[in-house]
Amino acid sequence: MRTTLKTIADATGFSINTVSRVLRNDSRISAGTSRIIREKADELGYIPDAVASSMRSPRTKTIGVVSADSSNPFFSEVIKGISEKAEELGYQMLIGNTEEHAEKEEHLIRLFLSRKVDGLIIMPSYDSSASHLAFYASLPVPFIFAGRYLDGLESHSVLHGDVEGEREVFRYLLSRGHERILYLSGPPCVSNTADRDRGMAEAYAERGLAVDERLILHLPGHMEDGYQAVNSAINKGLGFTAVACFNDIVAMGALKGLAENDLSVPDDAEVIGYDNLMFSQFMAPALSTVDVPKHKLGYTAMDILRRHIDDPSLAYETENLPVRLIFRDSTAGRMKRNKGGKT
Amino acid sequence: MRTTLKTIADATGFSINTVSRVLRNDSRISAGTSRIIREKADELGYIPDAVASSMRSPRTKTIGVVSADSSNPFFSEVIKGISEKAEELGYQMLIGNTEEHAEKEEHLIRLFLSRKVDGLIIMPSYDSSASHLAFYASLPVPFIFAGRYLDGLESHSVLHGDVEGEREVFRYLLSRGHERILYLSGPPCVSNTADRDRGMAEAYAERGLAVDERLILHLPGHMEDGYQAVNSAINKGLGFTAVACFNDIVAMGALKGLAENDLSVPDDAEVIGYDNLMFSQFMAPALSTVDVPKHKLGYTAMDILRRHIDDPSLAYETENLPVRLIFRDSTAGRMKRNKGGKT
DNA sequence: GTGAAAGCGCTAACAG
DNA sequence: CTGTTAGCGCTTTCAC
Repeated sequence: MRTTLKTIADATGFSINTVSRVLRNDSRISAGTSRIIREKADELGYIPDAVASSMRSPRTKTIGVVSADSSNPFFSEVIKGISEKAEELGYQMLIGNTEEHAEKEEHLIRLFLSRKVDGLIIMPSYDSSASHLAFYASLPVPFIFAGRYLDGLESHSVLHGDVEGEREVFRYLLSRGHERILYLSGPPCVSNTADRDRGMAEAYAERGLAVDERLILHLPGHMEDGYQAVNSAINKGLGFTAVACFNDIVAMGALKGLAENDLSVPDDAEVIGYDNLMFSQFMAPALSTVDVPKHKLGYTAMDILRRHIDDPSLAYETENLPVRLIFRDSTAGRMKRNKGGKT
Repeated sequence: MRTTLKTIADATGFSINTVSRVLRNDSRISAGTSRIIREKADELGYIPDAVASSMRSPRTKTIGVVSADSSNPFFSEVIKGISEKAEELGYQMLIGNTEEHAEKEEHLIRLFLSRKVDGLIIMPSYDSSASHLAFYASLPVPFIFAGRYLDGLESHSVLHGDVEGEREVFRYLLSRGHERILYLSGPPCVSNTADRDRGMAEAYAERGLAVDERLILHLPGHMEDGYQAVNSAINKGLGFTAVACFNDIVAMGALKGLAENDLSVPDDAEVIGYDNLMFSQFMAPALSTVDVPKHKLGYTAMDILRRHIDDPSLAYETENLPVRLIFRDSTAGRMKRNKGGKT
């Protein structure tokens, strides 16, 4: 028979209620009573029943996390950030992965709601349809989008300057005089793709250059994608002297493809990734990339979520974390300081 | 006001009980009733309350996962395996990380028990003390150790031939004639270290060679460890011509250290990792390593756990998944087939 | 095939 | 400071 509050109450002669109060550190309990009850609870190996508890109280102290692609360490880092803050705050996490399948998103959230989570952190697919928006609008708990957004719900997001990041990448590449930059962009089902594409376009526009659409590919964002894209670009004779990648994983694939075609990096082609994974510095050559504050993204999202859980009337506000370009061996130059130079 | 079974019952005129039966696909319900109730439930946007449900029924359909080091993609892969099987079976996961701090292990498990998980998958620290063993013996739910074991509870584990794997590594290295092999082993707080050390020792013993303890370092297993160890080994003039690493992450650090000291791999030193992370093939040079079935490990652990949840009287049995050595560019040779050769 | 009643373990509201 | 009472939403008897 499991030890419950009643067991302890019977064993000590106090009421169930008093036992409950002691174990919850409720005020107005005498030190003596408290000691007696705690000792008995220890002795009996009492384990509180959080299920029963959250049945009565409005809080479950559990959040739901809907992550995207579990094979990408980017998300592990974000989740680690969430997890650290959650632990600080005494929350536990239910985790699910969509693997970028949009239809799993609502399903997972429903499952989490059914588990009565106090709030949600989501890395949503970029579906700004009315029904999807309505779905979110109807959620009975606070929710934060981490690293992504939905049109119309922008304020729910913690972002990491995607426009700015990709703009810097292309500013650098264009400043180096590249005329044919292969751009291995991301999948359309993700808001980051839209933002980074915008950043790219802005950099071209700043120099009054037109974008050559044939050099822009939208790929799912896995390793094979980078590899195959580079191969087929070469086979098709689609000349290029630089490759900008949606993430470091794609860049790894690209690097491999380039090497197999005897193209040297950065001499024949400069390559830049995105995310700055721990591993990127160990690639051959060490990958230049955009550093994204992954851990901080998760940590911040949880921090904000907590505030909304504590105060449901709090207004949502977007936060945009800064990113920065990191130069390693897959690029040949450095960014020239743009001293209010040309627009 | 939230929609509950009662709301639907009142709206349709049936009893709460009947509604509950319909929504749980219980038998003995007329098709008509079922349809009416389902429609009403949809219309009202009913979300089942899993908390209340698991209060009455013995199952919560939730498992707890105690992972170790969240910064190592090895564990992400294992968790992905768990997660896939869990989803198939309709289970949800509560996840926590010890970051290899032994004291967090019991704490997390207690938290999970308090949430009434149906079972646990744990990557435990190697603490075979009586009290820790007693702790596990007293758990009221089934538990599986993934990739690790505890002395006295071996049968609870799904393992991946650690002895065999490291033995192969050293068989290869010794067959290449190396006389001074730097062995960057793992932390003592993990059963894999003990097993791999054993595999190493066996390989030496097979050739009647003594192990030089000065060439064996036990490190926590992070990137810096490999980097620093190689550097200090070189600085101390501790000559070596090969490096065997506890995992691919350590190997990455080692590779970096070697490169910075102008030692060429594999010519000046052959390097072998362990785990076969996705990234390892992209390092410079591509890393030779031991392939561990990470995904399968998690998937199998969940599969076994489910069987124990369904039948608590089932006897525990260790499973030992096979590993294999993968040769890439950080080694110079191939394994000679050991055709019943020496020993 | 359906309904009524009881109760899971706990917390909250109200007494005293 | 402590006890009594009620009831969260659901599942599980046990009726009919």
